[in-house]
Amino acid sequence: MVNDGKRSGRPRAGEERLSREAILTAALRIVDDDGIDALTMRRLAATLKVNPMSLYHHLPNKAAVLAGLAELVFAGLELPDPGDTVPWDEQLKAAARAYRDGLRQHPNLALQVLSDTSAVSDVVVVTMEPFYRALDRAGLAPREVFEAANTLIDFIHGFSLGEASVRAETFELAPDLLTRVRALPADKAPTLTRIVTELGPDGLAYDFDSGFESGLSTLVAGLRR
Amino acid sequence: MVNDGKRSGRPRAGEERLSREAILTAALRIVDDDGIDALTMRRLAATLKVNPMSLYHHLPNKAAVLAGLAELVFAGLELPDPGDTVPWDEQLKAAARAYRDGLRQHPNLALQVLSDTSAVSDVVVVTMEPFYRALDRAGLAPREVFEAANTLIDFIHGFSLGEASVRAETFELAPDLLTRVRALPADKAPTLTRIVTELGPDGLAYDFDSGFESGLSTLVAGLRR
DNA sequence: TCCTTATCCATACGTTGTATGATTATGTAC
DNA sequence: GTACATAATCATACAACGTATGGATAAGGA
Repeated sequence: MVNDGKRSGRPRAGEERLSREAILTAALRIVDDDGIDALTMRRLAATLKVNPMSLYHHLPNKAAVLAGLAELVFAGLELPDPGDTVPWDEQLKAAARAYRDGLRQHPNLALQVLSDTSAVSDVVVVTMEPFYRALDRAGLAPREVFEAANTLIDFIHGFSLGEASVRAETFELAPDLLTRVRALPADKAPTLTRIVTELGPDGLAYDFDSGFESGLSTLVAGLRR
Repeated sequence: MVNDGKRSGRPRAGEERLSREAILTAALRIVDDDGIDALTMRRLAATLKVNPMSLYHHLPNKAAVLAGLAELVFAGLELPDPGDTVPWDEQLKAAARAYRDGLRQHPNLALQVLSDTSAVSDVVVVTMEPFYRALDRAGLAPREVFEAANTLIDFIHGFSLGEASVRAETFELAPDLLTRVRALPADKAPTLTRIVTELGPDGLAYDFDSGFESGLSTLVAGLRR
């Protein structure tokens, strides 16, 4: 109704304030800075100095914003292929490390990214190429390549999920686990109790990097059979 | 103010309509039936024929309801331990299968369960005992047992996440992937393109069960080194 | 008996996603 | 140029959500 100084209506050519990319970029910053719950259409509009309803001309709804963010993360992945000069297992590990690193850049988005199946877009498909190449060089049959790639990616997803979740919480997993195990009735989980106790607080101080390497080595060893 | 026929105030002894368990059970049913987004405090109260605010006497907020659901799922896990009469690798696989099966019972909750780190409760710890026992029997050092268990669990989590996500969507992954790959510029992902094409629609018809077994075998083979 | 506490209900508030429709500019067709 | 469909913005409004506050009633220990 009232137009109190602000220009309303369609902006002049070249003066558009919004675009799908601009919106998604702003959304990504909000999520990175303040978490996924902080992302509301109103706040998003506010940071873009725009009316909330304007967003809906570029994205159909909030779900599309989230899906767009997942897409953005995948698009930002850089999976440098060391090429065929290194052994296939090193090539495979390099791809896996790069994939994990990419997911780790936006921990607040991990959940969204990993559960958004519509993120099975071209970007994702291309992302998987280095895995396929390395596994192919390993001499696996097509079917084996397919399954091995899936297994590897599932592991990375599960690992990243844990990494993102724990990181979001207080960083107290190890001592917490130890305390909890000690409080258990002795016979509920004897082996676990013994092993955790033997490891002690220091041994339990879980280092994500070495945990990832360990899992990776196990998988590659299994593929090498 | 007005009490139109309904009894208000504290119910007589033994006539309480609510309890933490009753609420969580009702919540689980809603989530199983209609998905996690269908779970609102108001709907939950309605199915229990209770005022929404009554729930807050038994659970502090909605987050606690969700955490309680995660707990419920873990508590419902049955990890039958075949015992030490079978080889350690069969024992390990049995535990893994049972864990996956448990997570699969409530696919709409998978995301919540897997990302809820506060679900690291006694229940979860006890859940892991069979993994530890089998790995211990394999002759691994404590540190190795710890890392191997984590790796295995990460794989199961990633796998379950994928399984739950895809199942929630239309079940069109394989043809979709094929279509998408075919539409790619030929040189974007040559190996992937070749392998997917060789496999064809039938080869790609991904069977979750065999995919899981394949990953499991690879991991166990890797541990056996 | 009195008092605290537990369990319920009613009302209300702020926030959210978004439906509807107005306003203004763009780009195309005549 | 004059229409007209389309696109980009803003203003208003609504239903649904989580939950704060407070009142009613009964339970259970002092």
